[in-house]
Amino acid sequence: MEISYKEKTFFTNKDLALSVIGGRWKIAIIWCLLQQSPLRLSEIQSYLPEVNQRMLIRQLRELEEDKIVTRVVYPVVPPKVEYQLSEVGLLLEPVVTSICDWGDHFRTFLEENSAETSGK
Amino acid sequence: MEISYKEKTFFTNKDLALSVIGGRWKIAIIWCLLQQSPLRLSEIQSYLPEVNQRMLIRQLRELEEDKIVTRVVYPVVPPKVEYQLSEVGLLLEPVVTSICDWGDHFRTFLEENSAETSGK
DNA sequence: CGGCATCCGACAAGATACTG
DNA sequence: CAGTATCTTGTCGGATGCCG
Repeated sequence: MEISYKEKTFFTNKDLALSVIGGRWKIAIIWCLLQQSPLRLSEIQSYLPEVNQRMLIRQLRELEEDKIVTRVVYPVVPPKVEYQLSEVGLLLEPVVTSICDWGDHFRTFLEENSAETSGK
Repeated sequence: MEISYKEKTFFTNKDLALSVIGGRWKIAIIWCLLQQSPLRLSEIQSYLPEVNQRMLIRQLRELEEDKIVTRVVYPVVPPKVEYQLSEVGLLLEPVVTSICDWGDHFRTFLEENSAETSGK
């Protein structure tokens, strides 16, 4: 069994943060919910077609347990469930933004590199 | 065989970024190299005792391939190898910082929550 | 529609022993 | 010290079927 952060008081901030958002698809999910909110499961799926449903649900559950994401179930037929970021979850916006910004830098870096290589 | 980002031109910035720094221990490694640079393998290990050596080496290799980290080998006995962040790698500082900052927020959030729970 | 359960193959990760 | 080889364990992902 895994030891949750609740038992680990000696975590550094980065360890604590990574234990929560370090999951394979979590940043991507949070990114979606920053783009648009609330979102239904099927909508998240269309944002992230590369993630299979089982994984998506798992990661959503974990985010929900950690109170990053809130899940609202409407008792209707057919079922309707909406996901959105909690208050702490919304505070992740700078994280996602900085990652996207860096992605931009990195893309530029790659292009410069390939230009050098092809221009020899 | 895995398709590298080099063949994928349709990536969004976030996908590109995550494909590079999304590895399980990569943020942690980059964090180390931001604390102190250069670092030897054994030093990184002491920073990150929870990561086993094989994984550490793998992730370092991947970061090296993506030109995030540079690896310098000194031809001496006993062997000496130093790792440090490249220029693009150093640009990841805001990412790591924002993650740590959020970790701080989240810790506060947890403490407030447990205070509520225990104080009922 | 949202979600869980199951089976199954592929591969990532962990522990440990070993080499130059 | 840095890194490899090997074996075991665990996680991921697809497919499929079932339920409210």
